[in-house]
Amino acid sequence: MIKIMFQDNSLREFSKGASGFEIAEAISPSLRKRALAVLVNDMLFDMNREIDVDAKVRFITESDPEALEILRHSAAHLMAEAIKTIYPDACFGVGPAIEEGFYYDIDLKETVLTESDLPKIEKVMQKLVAENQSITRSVVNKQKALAIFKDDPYKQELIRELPEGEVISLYTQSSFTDLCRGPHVPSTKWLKHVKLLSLAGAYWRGDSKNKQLTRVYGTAFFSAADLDNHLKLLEERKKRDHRKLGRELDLFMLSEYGPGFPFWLPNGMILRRELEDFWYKAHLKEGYKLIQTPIMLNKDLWVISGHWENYRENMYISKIDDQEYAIKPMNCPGGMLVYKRDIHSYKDFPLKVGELGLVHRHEASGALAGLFRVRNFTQDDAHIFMTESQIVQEVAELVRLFDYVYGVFKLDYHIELSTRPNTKYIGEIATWDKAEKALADALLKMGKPYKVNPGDGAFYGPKLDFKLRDSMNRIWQCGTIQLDMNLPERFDLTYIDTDGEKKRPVMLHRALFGSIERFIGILIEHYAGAFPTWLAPIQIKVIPVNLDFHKEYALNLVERLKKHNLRVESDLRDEKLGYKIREAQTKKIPYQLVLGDEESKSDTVTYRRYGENEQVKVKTEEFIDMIIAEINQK
RNA sequence: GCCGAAAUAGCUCAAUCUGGUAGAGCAACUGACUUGUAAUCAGUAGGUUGCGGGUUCGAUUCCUGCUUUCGGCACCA
Repeated sequence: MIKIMFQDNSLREFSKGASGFEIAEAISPSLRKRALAVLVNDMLFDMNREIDVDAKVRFITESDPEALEILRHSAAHLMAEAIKTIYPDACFGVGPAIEEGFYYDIDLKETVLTESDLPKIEKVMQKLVAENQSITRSVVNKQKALAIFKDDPYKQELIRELPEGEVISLYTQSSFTDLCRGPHVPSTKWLKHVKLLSLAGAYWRGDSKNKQLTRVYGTAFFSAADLDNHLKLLEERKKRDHRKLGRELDLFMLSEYGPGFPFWLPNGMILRRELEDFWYKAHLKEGYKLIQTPIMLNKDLWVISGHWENYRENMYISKIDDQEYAIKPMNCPGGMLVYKRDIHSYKDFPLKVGELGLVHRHEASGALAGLFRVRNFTQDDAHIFMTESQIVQEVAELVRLFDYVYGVFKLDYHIELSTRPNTKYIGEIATWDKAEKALADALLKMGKPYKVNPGDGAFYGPKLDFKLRDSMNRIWQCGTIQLDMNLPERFDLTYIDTDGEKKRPVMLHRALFGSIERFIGILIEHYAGAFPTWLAPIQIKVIPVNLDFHKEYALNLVERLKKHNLRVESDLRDEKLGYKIREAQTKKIPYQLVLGDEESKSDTVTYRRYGENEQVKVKTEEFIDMIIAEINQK
């Protein structure tokens, strides 16, 4: 017999080898039906897997956080079975559940899969669901596993890498068997609400040297309503796409004459200038000095910085008077030269030098994406020079500043600590270890949670990355704090310490927005184009009810508002009122003022905020005070 | 860069499969009409169908090379 303890700490005995099904049944038949897996001593078990030790158990039902992942993982297997049915030669890589669904990487040999094939696969999947096949786990040794997957080189590779003696579990439904850690739902009837979404190429094991497999993405839910809502959400997200809104709101454009080189239109420029202004003011307040370094510098500088060796393939290079020059892909080397212009004292530290620096990088053509990934962009850069003992304090200060700035935009972010790359890095490993620890300590000090991103550091140092999500729920790195113990060495930077000796400073390299371009892309999607008043390219639209009677009042009001530096436009076109109102709304202008007899007689305005239906009539002075207060508060 | 898809008027789309030189709505322009919160009516103009090559009597349509874009992968702020 085994003792089973439940969530409420009650104990019951079962015969050894009892399955989750049997235990659930003993509690209630409905639980047996609802449970898709069971947590046994913190390990997830399939419902039909035997339990042969005393255990604390918790049944997983669809409302549990683990449930969707199990469902989707099973859906990936179901899809694989369907694909194997249609394409018997298919070999399978990996097929995990992901945040919003699942995928499976498949080698289809000569077959080219296109999106039009997805319904066909879905159909087979639905048939398999209708058959309600049970999904069963079995355990084999390595030798047996290798024999079972003898025709699948990918599974062979995975099996060979498992340590000797490791339990290898297989999952079988009908004639289809897959190598898998599990757990899975008990049977295919659970997988009714599945949808295949897209396909893509993906390198085997994420390595571009390997063969590219076909990755099929899909998602699965417990109910038709949930699936439907998710599909609707995917559609809704597209409406926030910054590329679409950028066109509709006349913010920026791209041209095939310059892929990845964005053009800023008048409305976008206003947004940009407001952001930059906010940035400047915040940094001056924080004690930053501001500089601007050249776009293009001699190759010799890039040799010193290490970029020539480590980053050349991403740099635009040109010749000037028979000398090689490169357009800067990063601002730091120029910043180093500025530092070296003067002698520095420990008393100047931390020395914080900021630059909105335009950099160019030759990004891979396939990487380009709207404003999120471009070939020229303005980094809101800063270099902070200090002693080693100041690192933790300074990073903590930065984390506070980042938190404040993201807070202004109400942006959610998470932090990742990216550590030393496996191959391409400069400097000593011991130095890297020290730097990585300092960054972690600063986060600890600020009580900020983070996750470690091993091997993702820059070639010159570890970094803290601040990651934001776009409207499609994709994650983009924006802010970054990079500890650089290498460049000061290469440029032989020094400062005079308390003892009068020359010493090597430590340098922090940081960007808050990351790049103005990417950050604006994120903001466009975050606000769905309806910017807060302080950022809105046009803040107020003035619409006279009748051109013959109210045009003058409208024009006077516009002049009055302009005197307060408000961005206001009047709509004096020969169009109907409703037409103008509709346009003001589609352009997402924060305040729309309709002016008629009532207003012109009483020096008032009737405003309507974007997104609201309420019309408010107030004294003009009151309106001005209100909107200015709102802008100042951000 | 790699895998897959796409490119038609300023925008959103149709015609392309089955070859016979392109249509609609919105926007623009012209005229008429004008008083309170999401589209007044009528008319006009607008296209080397992304660029090049091929097949054909004839190509927006079929084939092919390139460019750009989109979804991913790899890379990355």
